[in-house]
Amino acid sequence: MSIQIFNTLTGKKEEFVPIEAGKVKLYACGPTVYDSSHLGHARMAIVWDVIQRYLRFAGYKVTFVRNITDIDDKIINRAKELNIRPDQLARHFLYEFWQDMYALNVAPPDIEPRATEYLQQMIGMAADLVKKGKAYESGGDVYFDVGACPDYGKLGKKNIEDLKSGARDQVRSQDELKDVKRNPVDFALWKSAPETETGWTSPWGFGRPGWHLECSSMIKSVLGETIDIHGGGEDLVFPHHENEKAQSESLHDKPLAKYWMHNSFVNVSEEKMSKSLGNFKTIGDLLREYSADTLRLFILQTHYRNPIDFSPEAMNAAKQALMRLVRAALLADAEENGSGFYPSKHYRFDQKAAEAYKNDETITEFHKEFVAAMDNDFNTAVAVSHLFGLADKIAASKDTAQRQLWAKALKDYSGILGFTLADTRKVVDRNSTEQVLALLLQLRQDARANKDFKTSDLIRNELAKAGISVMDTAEGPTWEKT
RNA sequence: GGCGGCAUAGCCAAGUGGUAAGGCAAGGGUCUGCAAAACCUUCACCCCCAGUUCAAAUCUGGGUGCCGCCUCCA
Repeated sequence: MSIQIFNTLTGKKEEFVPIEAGKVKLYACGPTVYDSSHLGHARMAIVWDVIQRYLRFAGYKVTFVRNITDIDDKIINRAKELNIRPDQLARHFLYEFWQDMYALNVAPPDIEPRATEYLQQMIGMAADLVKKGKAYESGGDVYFDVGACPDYGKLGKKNIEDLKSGARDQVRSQDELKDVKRNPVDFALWKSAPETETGWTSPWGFGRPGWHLECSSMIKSVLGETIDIHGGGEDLVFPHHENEKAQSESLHDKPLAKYWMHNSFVNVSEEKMSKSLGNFKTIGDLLREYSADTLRLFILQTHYRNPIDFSPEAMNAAKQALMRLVRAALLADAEENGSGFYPSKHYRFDQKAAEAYKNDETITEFHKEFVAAMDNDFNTAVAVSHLFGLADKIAASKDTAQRQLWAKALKDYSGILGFTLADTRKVVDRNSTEQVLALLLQLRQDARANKDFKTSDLIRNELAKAGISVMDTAEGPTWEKT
């Protein structure tokens, strides 16, 4: 059985057949770095992380590209508000994004191009489109001529006539562009800008590229004219991906991507979580309350094409559930327990483990179910349910060697979904540490008051061994790390 | 207004024709100085109506409710 992928373009599940046997070119739209990332971005990142991990597990040589939009109006406007340069703002939030991804155990993409690195390619592409008669220059701007693209609207299932008349809210802003655009739905490949702003020189004067152009250019430069899978959040279907597709395909006369995949959103109180609604929690906020594995379980328990409603109750349910997996995996490998993150470690099994798994009936059965679930359009919800099934078997088994093997399998297969199953139960925060030490110092004071110096010295000496130095000061006892 | 999606136990959530995965919570039990944890166990006929079929949560039609996209957005 091969991998089935739901293709947004056709609206159906299709058998995945890569363009070149054994290889997958995968491109996912990454963030615009103008603000902190929230749970919705975490979902996008985790979903694509799992897809690329699974494709590697399935034996494909994957080239996973995720771009960074580090120049656009949002960045420029925000930078203006903060009175810093746009590139400073972008760098700040890019660093933060990387930190978030690392903390979430999201494996880095193979290639991570940034828009600002591909200006010449974008300009070149816009020029080529003009040359080919698919785009036109108008007052320093360059617009893509949607009328010259018969397929336009296919991906987003839009009808050009509807777009012209239906987009009521859009009409006002279109008024001012009436004289420059031939057709209201034409979109900018290049926008002129005052030379005092961030921009680049082009054949049409000083300005900036249109947003959609960057992905088209980077895909072409990094992966080629046609890729296997192109994805992103479902809000990107239209217009972003529609426009990318129109540009690239008009220029190359071949499909931009064979499969289009889109993940659904995270809602809060049944409303989309988004920066513009301001109802979001940042990834940093969430990671202070929940582990990366908990967040990942919360996300992967729902199929990627269905919306998730965020709630503290659901998060806590995931937290409790995760502990069952963590406990079951404890036997796997003592040295790994509690060692924190080890990002990207589980791309693939080592061959020795894979051989051992093949000889075990339970794991073979589990493997079949797990793979069947993942092959079915990356149904992580079902895959996860099989992890729980294996965890139950581990708990019920009396045979230690068997339990260890199963536990290792549990950890390895969980790794395909990006779980670390690190045991964080004994990771104590600073607040707890201080309370515990305060208690010990109190017990020591009580002992000293009773002239029980044996006990008081025991406490101080043992704490010293643990790297805590106790000092008696005029204000009472205190401690510091040695 | 146009387009698309969803509606499954107290909650979250799989399941696209053969008779309801999984998780949380809750009840019962084992263990236990107390408490907690752990482990075992119990718990649904799938929004409404009509139809197709030997057989439907799953297909068709209608209804109701909710959500998303059409403008920046993962």
